[in-house]
Amino acid sequence: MSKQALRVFDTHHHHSTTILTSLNLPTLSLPQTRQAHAQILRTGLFIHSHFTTKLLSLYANHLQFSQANTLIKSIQHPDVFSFSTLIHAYSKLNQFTQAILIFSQLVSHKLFPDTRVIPSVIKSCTGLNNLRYGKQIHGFCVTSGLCKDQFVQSSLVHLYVKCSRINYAHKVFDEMSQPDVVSCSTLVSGYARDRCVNEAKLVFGRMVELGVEPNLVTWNGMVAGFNQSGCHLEAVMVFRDMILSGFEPDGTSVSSVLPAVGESEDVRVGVQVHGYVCKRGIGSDKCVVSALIDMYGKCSCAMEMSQVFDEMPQRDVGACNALVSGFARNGLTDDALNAFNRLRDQEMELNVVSWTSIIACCSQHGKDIEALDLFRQMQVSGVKPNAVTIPCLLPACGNIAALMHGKAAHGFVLRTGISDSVYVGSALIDMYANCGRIHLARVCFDRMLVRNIVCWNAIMGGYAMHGNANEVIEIFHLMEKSDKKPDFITFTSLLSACSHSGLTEQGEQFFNKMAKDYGVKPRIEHYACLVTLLGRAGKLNEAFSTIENMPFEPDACVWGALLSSCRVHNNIKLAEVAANKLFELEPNNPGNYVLLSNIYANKGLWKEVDRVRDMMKSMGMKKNPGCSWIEIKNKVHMLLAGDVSHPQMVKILEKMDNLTMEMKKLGCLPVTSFVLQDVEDQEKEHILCGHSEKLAVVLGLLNTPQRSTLQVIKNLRICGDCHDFIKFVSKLEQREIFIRDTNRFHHFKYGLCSCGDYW
DNA sequence: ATAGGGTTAG
Repeated sequence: MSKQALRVFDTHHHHSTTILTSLNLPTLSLPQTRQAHAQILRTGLFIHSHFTTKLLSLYANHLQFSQANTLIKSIQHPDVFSFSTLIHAYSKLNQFTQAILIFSQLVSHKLFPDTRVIPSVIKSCTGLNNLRYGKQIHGFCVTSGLCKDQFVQSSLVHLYVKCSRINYAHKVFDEMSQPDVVSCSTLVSGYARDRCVNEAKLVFGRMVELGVEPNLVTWNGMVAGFNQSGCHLEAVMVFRDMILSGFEPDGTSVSSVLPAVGESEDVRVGVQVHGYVCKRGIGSDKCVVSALIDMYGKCSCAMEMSQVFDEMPQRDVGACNALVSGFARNGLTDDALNAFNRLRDQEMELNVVSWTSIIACCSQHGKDIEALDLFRQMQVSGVKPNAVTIPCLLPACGNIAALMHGKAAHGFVLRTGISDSVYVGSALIDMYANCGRIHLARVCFDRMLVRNIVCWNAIMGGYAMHGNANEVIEIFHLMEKSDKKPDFITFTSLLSACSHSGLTEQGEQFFNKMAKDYGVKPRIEHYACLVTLLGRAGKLNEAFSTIENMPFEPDACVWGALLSSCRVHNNIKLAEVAANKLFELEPNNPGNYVLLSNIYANKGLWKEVDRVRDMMKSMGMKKNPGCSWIEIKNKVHMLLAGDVSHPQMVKILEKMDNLTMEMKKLGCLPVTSFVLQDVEDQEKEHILCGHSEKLAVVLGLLNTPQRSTLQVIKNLRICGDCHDFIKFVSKLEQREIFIRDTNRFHHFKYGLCSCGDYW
C-alpha cells in the first residue's frame, strides 16, 4: 500500500479525492503521515476538517502527542468529531491523561459531548483510577440525559467497579432499561473481585433471568475476579461450572484459574488443566505457559516446572520470571540466581518483575548484600524500580542495617511518589527500626495517609525491639481509637515490649485480657512471651508452671525462653530441664548447647561444660559462627568471629589491646565466663577478642568521626563479655552504640545499656 | 468512531 500512497503524494495533481483515498488507507507510517500533512498544508486542503481530523488520529496512533495537540489547536472551528477522534485514539492507546486533556479542550470550546465520546472519556478515568473526575462526568451525563445510553452506562459500571465502588456500579446497573452482556459481566466480575461470592452469583442468575446470555468473557471475568480476591477454591469451581455449561475455556480462562490452583496447592487439578492445555493446543500462549510454571512452582514441583519451561516453544520474559520466583519459593536460591543470570546472558529483555523477583529472592534468603548490589545493577541497566521493588529491597537494608542504602531507597520513594502504598510505608518503618532509627520509623508512620494493620504492627514491633514499652502501649491506645482491630502480631509486640522493659505486671494484664477484651486467642508465641516476661523478672517457677499448664504442647520457642531466663538468673536446675527438652525438640541446634554450657561456665562448673562440649562434638556439631555487620561510609563490612582476614585487622587488634588495657587500668576486668572452653585466662581473653561484634565496634571506632554513633548487627545473641566491653567503650570513647542481636536492640550510652543487662 | 476477561515480583 505504501507504494501506492507515495505515488499519490509524488504527483503534482492535487485532487482532493486522491489524497482522501490515500488517507483512508488503514494506516500510514509516520513519514507518510508527515508527507500527507505537508501536502495538505500546501494545497490548502486543511480548510476541510475531514483531512485534519484524519491527520489527528494518524499522529495520535504514532504517539506524536505534541504534533497532534498542536494540530488540533490550529483548526479554526474544531467540532466534536475532531476532538473525539483524538480522544478515541488516546484512550485506545491507554494514554488516558492525554485523552482527558483533549476532552477538557472540547469542553472549553463550549462544544457538547455526545454519547460516542463519553465512554472513551470514562474509560480514561477508569484507567487512571480517577473517581473524582469520573463522578463529574457521571453528573454531567445525568443532567444532560446522555446517561440513558447503554455504552455510557456500561462504561460507568466499569468505572465504579474499578474504583472499588461496587454499590455505585450496581446502582447504575439497576437504572439500565436493558442491561447488556457487557455491563452484566463487568458487575459480576466486580463482585467476584470483592470476594462477594453470593452477590456475584445473584447477578449472574439475574442476567440469565433477563435473557442475557453469559459468554466466555462473563465466565472468565468471574474466574479472574475470584482468583484476584483470593477466593481460590471458588475460582476453580467456577472454572468447572463453566466447562459443565458447555463452554470451552480459552487461554484467558486457563491463565486465570491456574494461579488459584497453585494457591490451593492441588497439583492433581493443575495436571488436569495442563492436559487440557495440551489437548486444546494453547500451550504456546505466553500467559498460559507462565501460569503453568507458576502453578508447578507453587505446588512444590520444581522438576515439572523446569520441564514446562524447557519445552516452551519461545522464550518469554514472563515465563522466565515465573521460573525464577518458582525456584526462590522452593528455597532453591542458587537455581533462581542461575536462571536469572542465564536470562541476562541470553540478552533477554529483563523487566521490573525480573529484577524485583531476584531481589526478593536474595533478601528473603540471607543474601542481603547481593540484593543491594542487584538493586544497583537494576538501575544501571535502566529498569525503573516500582512500588513492589522497594518493599522487596528494604528488608535487605534492614537485615544488615545498611542505613544509607535504605535512605537512598526512601529518597527514591519520595521522588517517584509511591509513598502512599501501605506496603512501602510499612517496609520503610521496618527498615528504619531495624537500622536502629526508631524515630525515623515513627516519622514514616506518622506521615502515612492510610494505614493498615501491618503498618501499626510494624511501628509497635519496632518500639518493642528497642525496648520502648511505653511507646508501644501509647501506639496501641492510638490504634484502639482508630478503626483497626489488634491481631495476634499486635499482642506479640505488646508482650515482648513489656518483657524487654521489665513491665511484668502490665504484660500479664495484656496477656489476660487479650482474648476477653479483644477477641484474640493467645497462641503459643504469646505463651513464649509470657515465659520471657516472668523469667526476666526472676519468677522462674511461675514461668515453668506457665509452660506446664498451657493448652499447647510446648515448642522450642517456649523452652528457649525459659533457658534464656535461666541464664540471666543463673538457675541451673530449670536450665537443665529446659535444655533437655530442647535437645529432644531440636537436637541439631548448636545454640541450645552453647547456652547451657555458658550457664555452667558462669558458675565455674567446667566438668559440665566439657560434657556439653563432648555432646556437641559427638553429634558433629559446631557453634554457629558469630557474624556482625557494620556500615561505614555507605559500605557494609562483614566480620566473622575469629576471622583475621579483614584488611585492617592489625589496627583493629592494636586498638582492642589498648581498650582492654584501659579497662584493666580502671578495674573493669573482662568477665571471662562466656567462652565455651575451659582454658587459661589469658587465652580466654584472646578468644574473646575475636567475637564479631567487638571486631565490628572497633572497626567502627577506627573509621568514623569521633563521637559519632555506631550501628552493628549481629546474627546471634550478644555475649556478656562483649556487652561489658561495649558498655565501657561507650563511656570511654563517648559514643552511642547500637547493637541489634537476634533478639532486640542494645543501645549503649554513657557506659549503660538500654536492656538494663537483662537479655 | 464508543463499553467487559489473562501470566510472572510484595
